[in-house]
Amino acid sequence: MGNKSFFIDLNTNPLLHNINRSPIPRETLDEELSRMRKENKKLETTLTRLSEKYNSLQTHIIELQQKYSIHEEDNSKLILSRKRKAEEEYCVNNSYINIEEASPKRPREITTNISTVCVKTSPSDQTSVVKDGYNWRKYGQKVTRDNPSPRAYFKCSFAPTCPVKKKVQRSVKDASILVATYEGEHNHPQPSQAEITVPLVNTTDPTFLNKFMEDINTNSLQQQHLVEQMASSLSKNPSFAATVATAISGLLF
DNA sequence: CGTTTTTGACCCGCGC
DNA sequence: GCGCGGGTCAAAAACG
Repeated sequence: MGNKSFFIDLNTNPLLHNINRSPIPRETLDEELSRMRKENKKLETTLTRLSEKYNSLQTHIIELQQKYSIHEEDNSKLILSRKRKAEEEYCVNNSYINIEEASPKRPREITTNISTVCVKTSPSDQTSVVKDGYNWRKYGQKVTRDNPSPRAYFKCSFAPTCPVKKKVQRSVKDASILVATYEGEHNHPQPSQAEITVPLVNTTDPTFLNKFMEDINTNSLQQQHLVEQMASSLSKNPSFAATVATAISGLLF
């Protein structure tokens, strides 16, 4: 992004306020019309530029997502623990494999299809509930070393028939974001489609998730800065209040 | 009274 | 072998 500062010309005209006081000469009106057209063109250009920048950012995000997907295997090696890597070696063709032979003491199922979903919640909301249309039974909670927020462990309520598990923990970077990690695939239809929270991000790539969580604070700060600039620009404009007042009275009467 | 949640204990893999 | 940390179990408590 280049220069982020800009000024919004509200295209206000003091003449409009005198409209009932004296007749305005045609030349003045023509001149004003021409000026407004120019301003309109200028605004259109600004809008086009903004939308171009938005599209370019969106493309960039998609590129990053694809890039990380390609290198998923390498990245996983960096992120996942040795334990997880060992588990992965038993996982073939996205299926559940019982490794009873490999671990006779404690037979258990290893799941694949690990996906992570980030959900924005209200800061006052202290629950660890991610509405995803499925019913879950909480079977544990643990405070982990790298995050002060407790991690909640859930099993699908159809267990043991359905082997899906999920972990829900608040983000270290932003406590209002819930990070839900799903392991496995449901072998039954979704009980309820109602009240499903729209995720901020849904990825199978842990590296992309990390990057997303790092960027989210930076981006929100940039957006806040932009809004502040716009607000400041509007408030600095001397005829802004007058224009708003005129517009409101126009609507009322 | 059956189901769900809570929470301390336990298990297990890993690093030193 | 020991300690640490993440994951799971299961008894007790809470809830509807």
